[in-house]
Amino acid sequence: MKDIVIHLLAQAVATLQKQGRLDESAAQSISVERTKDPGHGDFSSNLAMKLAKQVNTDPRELAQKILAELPQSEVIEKAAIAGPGFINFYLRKCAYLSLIAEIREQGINFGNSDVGHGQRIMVEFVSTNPTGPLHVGHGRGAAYGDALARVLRAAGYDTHSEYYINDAGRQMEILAVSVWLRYLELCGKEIQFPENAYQGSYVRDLAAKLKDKAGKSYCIDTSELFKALPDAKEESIDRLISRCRSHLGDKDFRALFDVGCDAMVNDIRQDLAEFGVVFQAWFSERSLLDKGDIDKSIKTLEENGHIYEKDGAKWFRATDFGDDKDRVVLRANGAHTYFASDTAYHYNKAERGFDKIINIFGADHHGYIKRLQASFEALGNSPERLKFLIVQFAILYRGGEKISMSTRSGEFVTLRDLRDEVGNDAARFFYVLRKPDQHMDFDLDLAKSQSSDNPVYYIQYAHARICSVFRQLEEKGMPTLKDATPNYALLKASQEFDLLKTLSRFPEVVESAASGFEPHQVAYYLRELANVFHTYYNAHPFLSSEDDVRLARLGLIDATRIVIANGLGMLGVKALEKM
RNA sequence: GCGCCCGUAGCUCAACCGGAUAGAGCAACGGCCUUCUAAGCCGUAGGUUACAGGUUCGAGUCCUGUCGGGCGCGCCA
Repeated sequence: MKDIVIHLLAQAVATLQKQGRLDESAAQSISVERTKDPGHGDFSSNLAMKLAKQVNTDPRELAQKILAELPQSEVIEKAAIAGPGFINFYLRKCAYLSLIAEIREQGINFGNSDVGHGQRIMVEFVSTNPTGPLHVGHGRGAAYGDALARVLRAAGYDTHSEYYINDAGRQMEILAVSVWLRYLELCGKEIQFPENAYQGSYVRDLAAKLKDKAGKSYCIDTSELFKALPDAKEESIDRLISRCRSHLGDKDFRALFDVGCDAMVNDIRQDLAEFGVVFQAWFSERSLLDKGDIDKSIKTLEENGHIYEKDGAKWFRATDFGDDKDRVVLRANGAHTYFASDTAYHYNKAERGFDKIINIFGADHHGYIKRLQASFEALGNSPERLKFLIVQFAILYRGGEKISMSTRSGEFVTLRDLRDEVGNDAARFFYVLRKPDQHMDFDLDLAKSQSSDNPVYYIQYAHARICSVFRQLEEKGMPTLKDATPNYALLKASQEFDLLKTLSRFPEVVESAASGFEPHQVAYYLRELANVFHTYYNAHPFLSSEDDVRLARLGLIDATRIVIANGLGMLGVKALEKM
C-alpha cells in the first residue's frame, strides 16, 4: 500500500526532473512513512524538506510544486502540505476494502514478500559447547535467531539456519573426564573431583548411563590417578585428561568422549526442538578437523603472508585487518586454537556461496568478532558478507536477587526449567519482545507468576476469540463464509477501518523486521493488532447483525485471524484456537 | 587503562536508515459482563529521553565529553 504512494511521488519527481527543476539524484530522497497521528492522514513524506536543501528553496514551496505534479489516483482522497513541509496523503476508505479478500486469498502467505530477491543468507546461532544443557541465557539467542530466520524467509531470502557443534576442543575433553570420574565413583572408586570439572548433576546421569552400557570396562585402579597433580587448576585438569587418555587408550577415550558429546548434542537438539527451534543443519567442528580444513586454512593464510612464528606458535597477523592483537592459530604444543577452527568454518561458509553470513553471538563473545572478520578477509572474502549480531545478556532475577550462572559450577537455570515453568510460547515471546541489543532483565518470579497476563496470551486470546466466533456460527447453523462473496462496502464503523489499516501494515512490518534483523517489530505489531481487534470485538457484535453485514464482518475478522496466525508463526508461537 | 553494548514514566520495554504533541504493558485510580470467551474494553494519572555541549529547518535517534550499568581484553572455549 505504501508502494502506491511512493510510486506517485516518483512520478511527480520525474516530471519535475524533466522540467529541470530537480536534479537526477532527487528520486533517492523519496521516503514515505505511516503517520503516527491520524490527523496527518495515512501516509506522510518528508521529501520536500529533504530536497529543499539541495534546491535551496522553501520546503513548503517545493512541496507545493510536487503536489501540483502528483498524478491522480483512485486510492488517494487528498494530499496536503502540513507543518514544515510534510506532504500528507489521505487514502479513500474504499482503498482498504479490497485488502480483506487479498488476505483471505493469500492465506498463510500473506505478509510474505520478495524484498530478499532469493538472496542466499545463512544464520548461525546458539552453537554452544555441548558440555551441558542449554540455560536461559542461550534461550534468548535461540528464540531470536529462529525468529530472525523465519522473518527473513518470509521476506524472500533463501535462508539457511545452522548450529555449529564444538565437538573437538579441550572443553569437550574436560566433559569426558568429568563423566569418567563420576563413572569411577559409581564403580566404587575413591576420586577427587576437580572444582573446574563440570559439576552439574547431568554429568552423574551420563556416568550412570555409561556404567549401564559398558559395565566396568572403563574402570581402573585410581590409587595413582590423583598423585602429583600440579597446583594450578587448569594444568591439573589437563594432566587428568592425558592420564585418562593413556589409561583408556585413544580408542576408548574417543568412545568415552563420544558418550558425553552425543548425549549432550542430542539433549540440546531435543530441547531446542521442543522449543520450536529447528536447524536445517548441525555442523560438526570435528568434521573440519577430519577433512583437514583447519590445516588448509592455516596454510592458505600462510601462503598469503599473514602468518608468522613466535615462541613456537603460529600467529595470524590480525592487526593488519584492524584487530588490536595478533592471534595464535597453532599453539606450541601443536594443537590448533578455537579461533583456527572457527576461521576454517567461516571459510567453509564462504565457499558454500552464501551471499550473506550472519552470526548471532552472545555479548560475552563480542571481543571475538574483530579477529574473525580479520581472518575472513585475509582468506580473500569480502568483509561485507560476514555480519555479526550481538544478543545482550538476559540477566536473571529470582526474588529480587540477581542469579549468577556458570556452566562449570552447575549453577544455572536451564532452558528446560524455564519452559516447564512458563511454557514454550510465553518463554519465546518474552525473549523476542526485546530488541537484541537491549540488556534484558528476566525476572523468573514475574515470568512464572504473571504467566496468565504475559502479553503472548493477549495475542493468542484474540486469535482464539475469532476461532470461537466461527465455531458458534456453525453451531447456530448460520450461513458461513464458504460460498459467500461478502460485500465489504458495508463495513463503516471506525473500528473496522482501524482494523483494516492495521492489517494493511503487516507486510511492511515483516519487511522492516527482516531488513533490520529485528523480529521484535513483529511482536509489537501483533500486540497492536490484537488491541485493535479486541476493541472492535467489544464494540460490535458479529453474529447478531444482519446477514450481509455479518458476512462482511466475518470476512474482516477472518483476515485478522490469518494475520495473527502468520505473525505468531514467524515468532515460533502457536496460534491457539481455544483458550 | 583500552574496546563493544546500553541508559526513555515507579517497574519492564517501544519509537519504522533525523521528523510533527516521545508511546505500550505492568503497578495505581475510575467506569463496562441478561448478548459472540472480562485472559477483554474505555477513561485518568504518570517524562528536563542519565548529564553538559555541538551539528540543522528539526535530535531519544548523529558527533564530542562526563557520570552510571553490562560484557570483553589467554598459546581458554
